[in-house]
Amino acid sequence: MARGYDFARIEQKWQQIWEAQGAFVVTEDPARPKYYCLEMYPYPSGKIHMGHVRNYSIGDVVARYLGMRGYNVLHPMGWDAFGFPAENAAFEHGVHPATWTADNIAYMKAQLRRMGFSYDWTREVTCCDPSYYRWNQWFFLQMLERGLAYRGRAPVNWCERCQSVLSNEQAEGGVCWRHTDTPVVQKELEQWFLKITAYVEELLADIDTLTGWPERVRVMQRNWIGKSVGAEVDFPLAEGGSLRIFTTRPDTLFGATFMVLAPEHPLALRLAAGTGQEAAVAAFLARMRRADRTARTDAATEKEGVFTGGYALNPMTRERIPIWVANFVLQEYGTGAIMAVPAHDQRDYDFARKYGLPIRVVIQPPGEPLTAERLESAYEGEGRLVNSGAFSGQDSREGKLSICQFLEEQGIGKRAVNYRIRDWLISRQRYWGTPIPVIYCDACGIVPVPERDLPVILPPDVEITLSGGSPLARVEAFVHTTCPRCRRPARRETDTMDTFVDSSWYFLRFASPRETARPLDPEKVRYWLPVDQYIGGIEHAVLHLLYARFFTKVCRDLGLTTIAEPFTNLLTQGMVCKESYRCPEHGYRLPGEVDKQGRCTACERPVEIGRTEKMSKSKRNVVDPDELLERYGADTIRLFSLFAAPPEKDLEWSDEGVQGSFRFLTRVYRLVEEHAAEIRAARDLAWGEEGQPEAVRTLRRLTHQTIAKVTRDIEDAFHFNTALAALMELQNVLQKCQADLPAAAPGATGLAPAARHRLLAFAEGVEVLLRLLAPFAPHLAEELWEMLGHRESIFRRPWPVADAGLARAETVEVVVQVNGKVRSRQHVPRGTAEERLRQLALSDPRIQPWTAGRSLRKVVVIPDRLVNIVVSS
RNA sequence: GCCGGGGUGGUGAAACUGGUAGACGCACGGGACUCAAAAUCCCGCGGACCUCUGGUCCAUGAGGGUUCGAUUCCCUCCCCCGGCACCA
Repeated sequence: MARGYDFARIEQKWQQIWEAQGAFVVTEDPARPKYYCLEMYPYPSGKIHMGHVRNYSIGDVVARYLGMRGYNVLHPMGWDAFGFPAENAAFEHGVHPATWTADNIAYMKAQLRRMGFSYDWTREVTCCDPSYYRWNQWFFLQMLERGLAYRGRAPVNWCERCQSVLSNEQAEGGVCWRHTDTPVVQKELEQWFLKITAYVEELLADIDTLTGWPERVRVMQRNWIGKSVGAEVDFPLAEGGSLRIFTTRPDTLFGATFMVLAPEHPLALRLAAGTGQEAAVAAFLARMRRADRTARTDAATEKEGVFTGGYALNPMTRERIPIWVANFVLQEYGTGAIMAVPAHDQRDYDFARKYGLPIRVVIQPPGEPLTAERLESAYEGEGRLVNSGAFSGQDSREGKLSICQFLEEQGIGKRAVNYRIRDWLISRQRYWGTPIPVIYCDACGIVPVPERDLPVILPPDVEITLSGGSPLARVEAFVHTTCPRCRRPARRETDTMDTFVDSSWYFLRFASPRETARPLDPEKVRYWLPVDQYIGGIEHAVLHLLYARFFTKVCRDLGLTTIAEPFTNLLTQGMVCKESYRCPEHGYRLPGEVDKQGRCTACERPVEIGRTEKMSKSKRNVVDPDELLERYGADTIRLFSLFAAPPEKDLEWSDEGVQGSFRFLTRVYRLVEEHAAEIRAARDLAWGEEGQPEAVRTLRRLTHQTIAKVTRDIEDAFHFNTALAALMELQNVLQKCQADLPAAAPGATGLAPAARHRLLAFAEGVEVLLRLLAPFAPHLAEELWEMLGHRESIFRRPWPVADAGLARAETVEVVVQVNGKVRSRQHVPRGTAEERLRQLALSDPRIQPWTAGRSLRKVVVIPDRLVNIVVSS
């Protein structure tokens, strides 16, 4: 194709030029403001998917736009290259995880290049490379030294499919995050933990400073940390000793009429001894042990329990209160025991009603007094303390404080805080990860690998079985080593680290990716960090983002950096969705397997069209970027993924919509190609002193309004969809204007002023269109820019600035309303005085019928906008 | 249950600090070009109604309220999506 929009040739050409020029390679430049634009790096699963395309297209517009605005833009890319799928591939296809990963990276990198993303590839980071993961080991050793990494025995979440431990985050909802059909089971193991709880208060408090983050992400992090403020109180046991509980409502202490233990609580069976309840309790505990844990702790599960036979004393009333054991109390939260206040806690209320336990009202809300008999549900709000001895009459908020103070004075309790978040369990019984740099010596115990011996290299020769624990444990040459302290034979740790360790600091590594003496160069990090704009999926709202915040704070405390938070602004882009087709006989069908009447091509039954959901292989509703690249080119795909929806919303994929984007780019191409000669010639012309015709002023107004609109849309909230709509409008108008251009390609002279002005305005409009389009469709913009005779890249040209004078409308349409309904419109000069507008409106013949015979009550005038005439009805 | 975000044409979506609801795109209908098709270009496109070069009424989940004027602000309710949830 000699003429026309040959996207394949154009895109390849400019990708090569950018590469050869090192167009996106950056270094620190104190003279320019910096901007760090980062998209979440991908797991090299094999091919990029539309989610990546959308994520990286958004990031690329941001990076290219800010580059044109004069910022020194860091826009790096890397690979989250450790992880389970590589082992799975090794098991299924016999290919080594390293080979599989490297092949995938090579393929996906080629895809990213073909999309034309403006990455500084000299900074590429690959997590499975020893030059990267050695620093994971280094960080681990630093944390070990400071007590932030520790070995503990703990009940762990275990996935039978993975044959590995999962973090709490990865076991959300009681199923494996990777195998959502596989229930997580509990096991007790010795594991390595990172002490994220040491930073919990700061992680919580600093959420308030993250004003550039979406509210929902901040809420999710707060919920995840789950801070509760209250008190720990020791209840004396009737038989001697005491039982400690945690409560957030110390103000209701006088209302505690019984206590409840978790089934795992060490006292549960002991209290029952010799009370006659022993057999009942033992049976109950056995049943709880057998029950599926996630089902047992589900809020929907019926509360049930059994009396232990033991009693405690309410420390305030000295009353004897029974101690029960029940399914709804969790051993791992608080102290594993609660005081039950049925009048003011719904769970306790339900339990008390079921087992006939006493209820005592101790908080009185304003209005009708509550009584235990009439209570139909727990009153959980604030109020005035009653039946509370010396504390009666206090407001419950005040009561909390004064009762805590009393408990502390008496030495029977203290203020306490509890968190839902647990320390981060990082041990994984897997091969393809960072070896934990620790040695076990019979004489010296746990010995850290000395820093000079890093990295502990992952041995290449290993048998991947996907079961039977850590693969490294079967690699004799790896396991057997000598103790760094006593030089006697010792064994290496054979677990590897959770891959979330890799992603917890990769954004710091990009500032100095080839640093060999340290994980990062503090000077370079000081220049580039924090990340100004981070872009990625909402699925990382808790896991990755919380760990990254934690690592950032640890780095600061290690003296490596000065920042408290890594990501100033966060954009969580929506999912890419598409409808699916399901045949009752053949399951999910590809679009090609459904005929025009909506029937399955295999059995002719009608298919059910599923609601649009996230693209997934199982739903068979994925769209392959490679195919689209082949058919339409990168610019079209980028454009559609930016135009179809604002970035934070889900995007519904539409093949017809993609064609629409392609049509637009084709029209832009033709518009420029057909008039390139005239536009080049216009460069030698000047506007001159003559007045410009109305049509010229109108076009220029739109051109400059479009600059303002596109700039505002990008700056305000990355509203690329409306920015592109404005560019389409400008294109539509320019296309109409081409008919009015001077006939033949003109020489620099000899054009009448009006013709000259039309040409100049057209040239101005086209060049602005290209420059505004450049961040979205970079290849096309570069090509057409060059066609217009420019020698330098369009990205070297600063972002256009709107001329406010030209953008301002000369006349405005003023709406005339009667009682709020539009009855007429008038075109008047901008800035027409209020009084004049009022007169024009009242004398408008079109409004006469609406006002005739009615009395004028009021006239509201909004200059340059509307006049509302209010008449009696 | 609590928290966050939503509900606008056939459809994806627009609407600045309350001021012309539906920009832009898709689909669809009609036309031009063509032997024909594709591509391209032009026109139309929320609904109902009327005395139809124009005009009226209705319409932003439902119902109230504030206002000269409400998609926008307030109250009540319904529905959808996401997160958290026997966390004491």
